[in-house]
Amino acid sequence: MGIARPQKSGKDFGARRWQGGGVGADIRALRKSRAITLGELADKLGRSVGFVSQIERGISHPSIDDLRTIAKLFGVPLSFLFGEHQRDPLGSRFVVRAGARRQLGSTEGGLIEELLSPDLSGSFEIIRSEFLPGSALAQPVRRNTEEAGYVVSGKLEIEIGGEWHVLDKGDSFRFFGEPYRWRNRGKVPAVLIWVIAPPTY
Amino acid sequence: MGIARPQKSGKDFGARRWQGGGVGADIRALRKSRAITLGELADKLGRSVGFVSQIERGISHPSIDDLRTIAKLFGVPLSFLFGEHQRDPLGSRFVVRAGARRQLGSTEGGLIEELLSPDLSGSFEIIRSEFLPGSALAQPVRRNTEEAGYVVSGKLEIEIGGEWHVLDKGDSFRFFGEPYRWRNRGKVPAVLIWVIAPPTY
DNA sequence: ATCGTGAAAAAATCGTTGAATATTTCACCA
DNA sequence: TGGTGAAATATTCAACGATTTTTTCACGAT
Repeated sequence: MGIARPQKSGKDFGARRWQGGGVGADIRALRKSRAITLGELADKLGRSVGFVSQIERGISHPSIDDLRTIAKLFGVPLSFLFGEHQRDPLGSRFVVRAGARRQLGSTEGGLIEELLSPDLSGSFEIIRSEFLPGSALAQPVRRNTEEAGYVVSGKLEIEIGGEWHVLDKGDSFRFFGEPYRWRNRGKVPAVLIWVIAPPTY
Repeated sequence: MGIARPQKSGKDFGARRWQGGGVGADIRALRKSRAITLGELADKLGRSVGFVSQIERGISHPSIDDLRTIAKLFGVPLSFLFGEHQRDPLGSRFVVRAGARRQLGSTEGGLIEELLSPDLSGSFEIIRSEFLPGSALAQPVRRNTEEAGYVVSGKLEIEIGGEWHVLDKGDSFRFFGEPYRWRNRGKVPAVLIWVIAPPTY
């Protein structure tokens, strides 16, 4: 065996490197993260499987309407599918500048989520979450994932597996598939770095 | 299929929950991360396989000398294998307080690494790295891992796959198995949250 | 032309099965 | 008690066929 445990099939690494900055790769990542097939996606889009395959590989190009449907389907802002990508002409495929992050969910609920990696590929998801003052996640949610977080600034209360904790700057956590919820009762936003594996988006 | 993609065998989740706060689990995690077997570890220790198995499960207890050997073998400070664990009597198994992190590597080289998760288990490693002013990693290193980082404070220069970048507060990066190195030419320490999958420790 | 389809070809995934390895259990020794 | 060694158990891994998924591409419609 080589170094450390292999990722999956071993050739995953190279396979990640995509052509240019197509939306295709993003769509594929989103689709994979929900574990749905080309066929299913094609159905929802009312398009053929072959065509969707081509879209994901950047050979064919989806209509704006298709993009809209896709964005809605996966719950990401339409802007996410758009150029945010390589907009920085000097941009490297490795780094994401503080001002150039792609937003993930919707802003409502007082939670702002931004992607810290250049794209959606990879075995985990690293996100910058900003919890606005007064915001809260009312009902606990449970995902079948491993999640970890680090408080960059502010203060956040979080309930994990039934235990409430008040996290201050510098505190961190990690849990496996426990139900959790949070609230920010402070006066300032709480900023967390949140890591989720495998990715959910 | 349940929610999202399963981790690996599916029962990984529960299997993580260990008894008390034994060093055993840590030793096992360290050993697994290097992909060596009980037999190999037993050899280095001059102990039997059965015994080492028992140590890892908290049934038998290693001597101080054994611990020393193990720590050296895995390149972690001896303190790591000691109590740092559940020292906080109120401590949850989910959260790690800013002041109660376990140190990882050695401090030399101007790099301070601290574990942000409660233990070494899981499919990724989340670390707080502090790069002291003037410190640098002279030679690029390459690991067969997926790595991502976020600059919490300070400024860090990092070379990834041959490209140098100056990262400021809020900048982030992600790469797959590229060779990298770094240097902090600033006057203040650079603090990064660094995520590595799979874990290397 | 360009956009998109449909179906054949290719590839990746999944469920077994069996051999080889790794780990746990436990009776017993120092 | 601390530890061994070997039998019992569990896990890993490769090989294989059967599906399922994805890609390719010739062709029809606009």
